[in-house]
Amino acid sequence: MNESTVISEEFFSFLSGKASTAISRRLQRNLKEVKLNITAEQWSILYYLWMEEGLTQQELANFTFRDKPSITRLINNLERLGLVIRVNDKQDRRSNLIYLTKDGRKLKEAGMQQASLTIRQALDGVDEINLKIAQEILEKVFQNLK
Amino acid sequence: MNESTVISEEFFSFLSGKASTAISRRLQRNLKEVKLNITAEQWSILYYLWMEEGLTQQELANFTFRDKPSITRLINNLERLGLVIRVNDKQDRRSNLIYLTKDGRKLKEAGMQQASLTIRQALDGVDEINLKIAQEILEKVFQNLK
DNA sequence: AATTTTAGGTTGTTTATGCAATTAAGCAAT
DNA sequence: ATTGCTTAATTGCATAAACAACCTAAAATT
Repeated sequence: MNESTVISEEFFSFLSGKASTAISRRLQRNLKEVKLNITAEQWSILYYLWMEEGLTQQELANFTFRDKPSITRLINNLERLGLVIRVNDKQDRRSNLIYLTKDGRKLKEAGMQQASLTIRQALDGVDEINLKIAQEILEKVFQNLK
Repeated sequence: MNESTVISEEFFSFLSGKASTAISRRLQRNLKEVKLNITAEQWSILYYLWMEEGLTQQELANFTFRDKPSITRLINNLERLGLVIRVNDKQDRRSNLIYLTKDGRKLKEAGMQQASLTIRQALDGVDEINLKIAQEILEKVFQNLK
């Protein structure tokens, strides 16, 4: 990119995260449609726990690109909903290991189904090659700024 | 995209808006560096007002992809900061026309400078053609979901 | 062993978001 | 003119974000 970068309309939507907020709104709507009353953010935590339980809050923070306070509060809410529990790590007493409850595990199937529905809706008519390019650009941008 | 879409790690970062949140965090930081104490979201409102004053809140909502309540509150905060004022539209008394104050106008140069700095940092080493592709994909996703 | 540094979490504060419901003004069409 | 529909903005409520300051436990230094 050259020196005199101008802020174009297109770039603005890039900056504003227009697409990703549209995706998470749609995810939220799709979850609601099957009576899953969790937020898209809560979904993103559960997603990692559905793949592997016993993650620490720090690990969840790294996976989801959030800071620690955000995770603390997301876990608070999920715990209040009875979907996860904190278990104090015997090895490292600073850490909490996060486990799903029975109820939390029950949401997996519907939760994943609605997520992949969302993806299909989002990517309808999108060329795979170009999608790959887009993902690489986004990753590059992230690496540039992190 | 085929039927059995799987949620990959890469897609997750796409969904999470990893890149765009990184951009707005960096913008915020860059603004702070030159003592501009406004948020990235406030910047995005000012950006449109720097280009054209007298926009309605609804127009700002459309430009920035936010809902009306969000704009109401952003304008509240900007008004409290003394950067904009609401002027009731004589033609259509339902509307507020948003104008910059002297102070609001003064921020334009530094605000735009820091934004284009942010863009340069974000897009360092990014190929223009691929960037174009990425923007088109994001636009397509947005259109699919809106 | 004592001290410093680092790492995992929490709390406080401010700001922002989404959704639903409400108010008030404009528009349409009888 | 009255009724009904639409549009602009606001308010209430719940959730989430960033950043700074803090606490405690672990790890590293001396």
